[in-house]
Amino acid sequence: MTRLPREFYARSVHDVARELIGCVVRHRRAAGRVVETESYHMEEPACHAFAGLTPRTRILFGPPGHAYVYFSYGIHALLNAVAEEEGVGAAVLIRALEPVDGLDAMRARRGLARSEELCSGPGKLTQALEIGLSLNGTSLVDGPIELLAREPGAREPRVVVGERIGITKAADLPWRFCDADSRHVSRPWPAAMRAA
DNA sequence: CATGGGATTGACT
DNA sequence: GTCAATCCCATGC
Repeated sequence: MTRLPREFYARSVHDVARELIGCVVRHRRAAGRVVETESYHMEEPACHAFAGLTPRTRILFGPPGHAYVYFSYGIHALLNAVAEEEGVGAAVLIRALEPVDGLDAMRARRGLARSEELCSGPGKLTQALEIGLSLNGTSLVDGPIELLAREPGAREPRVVVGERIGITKAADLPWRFCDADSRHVSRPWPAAMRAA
Protein backbone atom coordinates (compact mmCIF):
# COMPACT_ATOMS: atom_id res chain seq x y z
CA MET A 1 0.00 0.00 0.00
CA THR A 2 1.22 3.49 -0.76
CA ARG A 3 0.91 6.66 1.23
CA LEU A 4 -1.47 9.38 0.18
CA PRO A 5 0.58 12.22 -1.34
CA ARG A 6 0.48 15.82 -0.22
CA GLU A 7 -1.73 16.72 -3.22
CA PHE A 8 -4.48 14.48 -1.86
CA TYR A 9 -4.97 16.93 1.01
CA ALA A 10 -4.48 20.18 -0.92
CA ARG A 11 -8.12 20.66 -2.00
CA SER A 12 -11.65 20.95 -0.64
CA VAL A 13 -11.75 19.52 2.89
CA HIS A 14 -15.09 17.88 2.07
CA ASP A 15 -13.64 15.99 -0.87
CA VAL A 16 -10.78 14.88 1.36
CA ALA A 17 -13.21 13.71 4.07
CA ARG A 18 -15.26 11.72 1.57
CA GLU A 19 -12.29 10.10 -0.12
CA LEU A 20 -10.57 9.17 3.12
CA ILE A 21 -13.33 6.57 3.61
CA GLY A 22 -11.72 3.24 2.81
CA CYS A 23 -8.14 4.46 3.29
CA VAL A 24 -5.97 2.93 6.01
CA VAL A 25 -4.35 4.56 9.06
CA ARG A 26 -1.28 2.80 10.46
CA HIS A 27 0.73 3.62 13.57
CA ARG A 28 2.68 1.59 16.13
CA ARG A 29 2.07 -1.81 14.49
CA ALA A 30 -1.67 -1.40 14.30
CA ALA A 31 -3.86 -0.35 11.38
CA GLY A 32 -7.49 0.27 10.54
CA ARG A 33 -9.67 1.17 7.56
CA VAL A 34 -11.31 4.58 7.82
CA VAL A 35 -15.09 4.16 8.00
CA GLU A 36 -16.20 7.53 9.40
CA THR A 37 -14.98 11.12 9.00
CA GLU A 38 -16.16 14.69 9.53
CA SER A 39 -14.98 17.86 7.81
CA TYR A 40 -14.32 21.16 9.59
CA HIS A 41 -13.69 24.53 7.94
CA MET A 42 -12.61 27.90 9.34
CA GLU A 43 -15.69 29.71 8.02
CA GLU A 44 -17.98 27.76 10.32
CA PRO A 45 -18.06 28.11 14.15
CA ALA A 46 -17.67 24.44 15.08
CA CYS A 47 -14.16 24.53 13.63
CA HIS A 48 -11.32 25.48 15.97
CA ALA A 49 -9.87 27.63 13.18
CA PHE A 50 -12.99 29.81 13.35
CA ALA A 51 -11.28 31.68 16.23
CA GLY A 52 -8.48 32.71 13.89
CA LEU A 53 -4.76 32.04 13.97
CA THR A 54 -3.59 31.24 17.52
CA PRO A 55 -0.85 28.98 18.88
CA ARG A 56 -3.42 26.22 19.17
CA THR A 57 -4.77 26.52 15.61
CA ARG A 58 -1.40 27.10 13.96
CA ILE A 59 -1.30 23.55 12.61
CA LEU A 60 -4.78 23.92 11.07
CA PHE A 61 -3.64 26.91 9.03
CA GLY A 62 -0.39 25.25 8.04
CA PRO A 63 0.39 23.11 4.99
CA PRO A 64 -1.94 20.20 4.10
CA GLY A 65 -1.10 16.60 4.87
CA HIS A 66 -0.21 17.12 8.52
CA ALA A 67 -1.76 15.71 11.70
CA TYR A 68 -3.74 18.02 13.99
CA VAL A 69 -4.05 16.16 17.29
CA TYR A 70 -6.31 17.89 19.76
CA PHE A 71 -6.88 16.99 23.41
CA SER A 72 -10.52 16.89 24.39
CA TYR A 73 -12.35 16.87 27.72
CA GLY A 74 -9.21 16.18 29.68
CA ILE A 75 -9.13 12.59 28.49
CA HIS A 76 -9.03 12.00 24.74
CA ALA A 77 -6.69 12.80 21.88
CA LEU A 78 -8.54 13.33 18.59
CA LEU A 79 -6.85 12.80 15.23
CA ASN A 80 -7.42 15.16 12.31
CA ALA A 81 -5.87 15.46 8.85
CA VAL A 82 -5.15 19.07 7.81
CA ALA A 83 -6.57 19.88 4.36
CA GLU A 84 -6.76 22.80 1.89
CA GLU A 85 -3.89 25.05 0.97
CA GLU A 86 -1.70 26.70 3.57
CA GLY A 87 -3.50 29.72 5.04
CA VAL A 88 -6.91 28.03 5.04
CA GLY A 89 -7.84 26.48 8.41
CA ALA A 90 -9.55 23.18 7.66
CA ALA A 91 -9.22 19.56 8.72
CA VAL A 92 -10.88 16.15 8.61
CA LEU A 93 -11.66 14.47 11.94
CA ILE A 94 -11.12 10.71 11.76
CA ARG A 95 -14.04 9.34 13.79
CA ALA A 96 -13.87 5.57 13.39
CA LEU A 97 -11.78 2.73 11.98
CA GLU A 98 -12.36 -0.90 11.13
CA PRO A 99 -9.36 -2.74 12.61
CA VAL A 100 -7.35 -4.61 9.97
CA ASP A 101 -3.97 -5.26 11.59
CA GLY A 102 -2.42 -5.44 15.05
CA LEU A 103 -5.68 -6.45 16.72
CA ASP A 104 -3.86 -7.90 19.73
CA ALA A 105 -1.97 -4.66 20.35
CA MET A 106 -5.24 -2.73 20.09
CA ARG A 107 -6.97 -5.06 22.53
CA ALA A 108 -4.11 -4.66 25.01
CA ARG A 109 -4.23 -0.86 24.76
CA ARG A 110 -8.02 -0.70 25.02
CA GLY A 111 -8.61 -3.52 27.48
CA LEU A 112 -11.41 -4.85 25.27
CA ALA A 113 -11.90 -7.84 23.02
CA ARG A 114 -14.66 -7.05 20.53
CA SER A 115 -13.25 -5.65 17.27
CA GLU A 116 -16.34 -3.46 16.79
CA GLU A 117 -15.44 -1.53 19.94
CA LEU A 118 -11.71 -1.08 19.45
CA CYS A 119 -11.84 1.97 17.16
CA SER A 120 -15.52 2.98 16.99
CA GLY A 121 -15.02 6.57 18.16
CA PRO A 122 -12.46 9.35 17.73
CA GLY A 123 -11.06 8.95 21.26
CA LYS A 124 -11.02 5.17 21.02
CA LEU A 125 -9.02 4.89 17.83
CA THR A 126 -6.25 7.16 19.09
CA GLN A 127 -5.95 4.96 22.16
CA ALA A 128 -5.92 1.78 20.04
CA LEU A 129 -3.20 3.21 17.75
CA GLU A 130 -1.32 4.93 20.57
CA ILE A 131 -1.66 8.36 18.99
CA GLY A 132 -0.99 11.13 21.50
CA LEU A 133 -0.59 14.88 21.64
CA SER A 134 3.11 14.65 20.87
CA LEU A 135 2.19 13.78 17.28
CA ASN A 136 0.42 17.10 16.74
CA GLY A 137 1.94 18.80 13.70
CA THR A 138 3.72 15.73 12.35
CA SER A 139 3.54 14.96 8.63
CA LEU A 140 1.09 12.35 7.37
CA VAL A 141 3.08 12.12 4.15
CA ASP A 142 6.40 11.07 5.67
CA GLY A 143 5.89 11.12 9.47
CA PRO A 144 5.15 8.41 12.05
CA ILE A 145 1.41 8.22 11.31
CA GLU A 146 0.89 6.56 7.93
CA LEU A 147 -2.20 7.28 5.83
CA LEU A 148 -2.42 4.75 3.02
CA ALA A 149 -4.45 4.81 -0.19
CA ARG A 150 -7.09 2.22 -0.95
CA GLU A 151 -5.81 -0.76 -2.85
CA PRO A 152 -6.51 -0.30 -6.55
CA GLY A 153 -9.33 -2.68 -7.37
CA ALA A 154 -10.62 -2.83 -3.80
CA ARG A 155 -14.35 -2.32 -3.54
CA GLU A 156 -15.53 1.26 -3.79
CA PRO A 157 -17.09 2.12 -0.41
CA ARG A 158 -20.73 3.21 -0.38
CA VAL A 159 -20.55 6.57 1.37
CA VAL A 160 -23.54 8.03 3.22
CA VAL A 161 -23.68 11.66 4.38
CA GLY A 162 -25.20 13.09 7.54
CA GLU A 163 -24.88 15.69 10.27
CA ARG A 164 -21.86 15.91 12.53
CA ILE A 165 -21.83 14.51 16.05
CA GLY A 166 -20.86 15.85 19.45
CA ILE A 167 -20.96 19.56 18.63
CA THR A 168 -23.33 22.37 19.48
CA LYS A 169 -22.45 24.95 16.83
CA ALA A 170 -23.34 24.56 13.16
CA ALA A 171 -24.63 21.09 14.00
CA ASP A 172 -26.88 20.97 10.95
CA LEU A 173 -24.22 20.94 8.24
CA PRO A 174 -24.08 17.60 6.36
CA TRP A 175 -20.37 17.11 6.84
CA ARG A 176 -20.22 13.60 8.28
CA PHE A 177 -19.22 10.76 5.98
CA CYS A 178 -19.69 7.05 6.72
CA ASP A 179 -19.10 3.74 5.04
CA ALA A 180 -22.66 2.47 4.66
CA ASP A 181 -21.57 -1.17 4.83
CA SER A 182 -19.42 -1.09 7.95
CA ARG A 183 -20.49 -2.14 11.42
CA HIS A 184 -17.56 -0.28 12.95
CA VAL A 185 -18.86 3.31 12.87
CA SER A 186 -19.14 5.27 16.11
CA ARG A 187 -22.91 5.10 16.06
CA PRO A 188 -25.65 4.18 13.61
CA TRP A 189 -27.13 6.82 11.36
CA PRO A 190 -30.83 7.63 10.98
CA ALA A 191 -32.63 6.17 8.00
CA ALA A 192 -33.10 9.70 6.70
CA MET A 193 -29.38 9.95 6.05
CA ARG A 194 -29.08 10.09 2.31
CA ALA A 195 -26.86 7.89 0.21
CA ALA A 196 -24.16 9.65 -1.77
C1' DC B 1 -31.36 3.56 27.66
C1' DA B 2 -30.19 8.14 30.55
C1' DT B 3 -27.14 10.18 33.36
C1' DG B 4 -22.88 12.18 35.20
C1' DG B 5 -17.88 11.88 36.26
C1' DG B 6 -13.62 12.46 34.47
C1' DA B 7 -9.77 16.21 34.77
C1' DT B 8 -6.47 18.87 30.31
C1' DT B 9 -5.92 22.39 27.31
C1' DG B 10 -6.06 27.06 25.11
C1' DA B 11 -8.61 31.39 24.85
C1' DC B 12 -10.03 35.12 27.03
C1' DT B 13 -11.29 38.45 31.18
C1' DG C 1 -8.66 32.64 37.33
C1' DT C 2 -12.65 30.85 34.53
C1' DC C 3 -14.82 28.39 31.06
C1' DA C 4 -16.03 25.53 27.17
C1' DA C 5 -14.44 21.95 24.50
C1' DT C 6 -14.88 17.65 17.36
C1' DC C 7 -16.15 12.31 24.25
C1' DC C 8 -15.71 7.73 26.64
C1' DC C 9 -17.38 4.83 30.07
C1' DA C 10 -19.46 3.05 34.29
C1' DT C 11 -23.41 2.93 36.55
C1' DG C 12 -28.15 2.77 37.33
C1' DC C 13 -32.79 1.96 35.90
